[in-house]
Amino acid sequence: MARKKEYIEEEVIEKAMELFWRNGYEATSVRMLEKEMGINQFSIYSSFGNKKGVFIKSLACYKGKAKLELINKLQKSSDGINAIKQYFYDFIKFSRESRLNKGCLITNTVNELGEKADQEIMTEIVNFATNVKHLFIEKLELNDKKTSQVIKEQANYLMVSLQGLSVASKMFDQEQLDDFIENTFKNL
Amino acid sequence: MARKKEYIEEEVIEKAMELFWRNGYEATSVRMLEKEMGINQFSIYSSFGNKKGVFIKSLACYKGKAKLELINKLQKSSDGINAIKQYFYDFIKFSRESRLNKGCLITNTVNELGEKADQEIMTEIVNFATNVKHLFIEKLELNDKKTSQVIKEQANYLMVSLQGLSVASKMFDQEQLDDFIENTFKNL
DNA sequence: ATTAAAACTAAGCAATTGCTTAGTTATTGT
DNA sequence: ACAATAACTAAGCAATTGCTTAGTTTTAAT
Repeated sequence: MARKKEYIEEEVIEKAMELFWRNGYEATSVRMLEKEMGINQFSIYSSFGNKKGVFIKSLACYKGKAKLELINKLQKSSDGINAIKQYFYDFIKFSRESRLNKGCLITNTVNELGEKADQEIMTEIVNFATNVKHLFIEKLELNDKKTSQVIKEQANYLMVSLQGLSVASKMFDQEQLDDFIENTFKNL
Repeated sequence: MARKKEYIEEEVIEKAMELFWRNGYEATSVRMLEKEMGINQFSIYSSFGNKKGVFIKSLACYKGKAKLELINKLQKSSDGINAIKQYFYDFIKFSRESRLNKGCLITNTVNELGEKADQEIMTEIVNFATNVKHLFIEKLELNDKKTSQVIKEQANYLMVSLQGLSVASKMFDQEQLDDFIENTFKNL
């Protein structure tokens, strides 16, 4: 005894996610979301509560997309460090839109909101970062010569490096990014 | 035959710079600037034209501060790569406010505005980045075993790494940052 | 067919945005 | 002392922000 939704939440969230990815959280207005998602503000608020709600779902959507296009490949690989290196190269393609890159939505959000980020948002971010780090550790462990201490250090190294790649891809050209990746993996 | 300004432009710009550094460009409103700079909006607009004008001057102020507290030390050093490594550690202190870090204002701005950044702002950013890179090259050249090709590659590597440090310092703890820096300079 | 519930449209809310302007006060050369 | 100029105060501008609400339309169980 009720009307059906004329949109699929997962579908409109993907549009929202793209917008947040391109513009950041604050610079994306509810009017912009309305246009991009193709639904009225009422529907946005009724489905997701508020702007933060849309963003939280967008982060989940981003995770899903990253998993499909990026993380699953790394997870399946048994190529150790080379697989992580390939992940770095894949990330650049993943985040590319036309000539420049949008970076990583998670990194963008950390950089924009920093410590004043909402608790819910911060939880999502830390959760995502932890997953990637554990995956790096898993691949580093394929080299049985490394102690757990070295693996921990290298995982931290790789996590920060990846964030550098995210920001740098917004202003550096492919050659500079290649130089970075090649040097990053020189003696791991 | 005219009244004197009741503020010194360099002084109020430093306050503005701190605010932009903490909050980013968009999230800093003219009302916030008014309060922090301690002058009326009229004075802001009469001295700096518009919000972008305040920001441009803030970027210049940031450069000056970075030069004094960070870059001059590196410039004076003849310790080659170790001097650059020290620069990385110095940067963390430089950008620290209370427990967490504000990152680098230049990196923050690239990450926030990306390709849609105003031309004037972009010029300032590229100019600053170029200076730092040339300084890295200068220090790398102190090791006469390196070819110019290797130096170029390592300079690109260091530039991206530094941006990683800027973002990561906003959410990672000191131990993780130390792991990053130590591993970064293992490759050089 | 009636009715209740949910999803829609679109107008409107107070607050905030970057910026301007009208009017007052202080400083200086004459 | 006076007039000219610039810096001040504070009110106000249209546009935009996140969000709500009043009223209409669609759906489905009775």
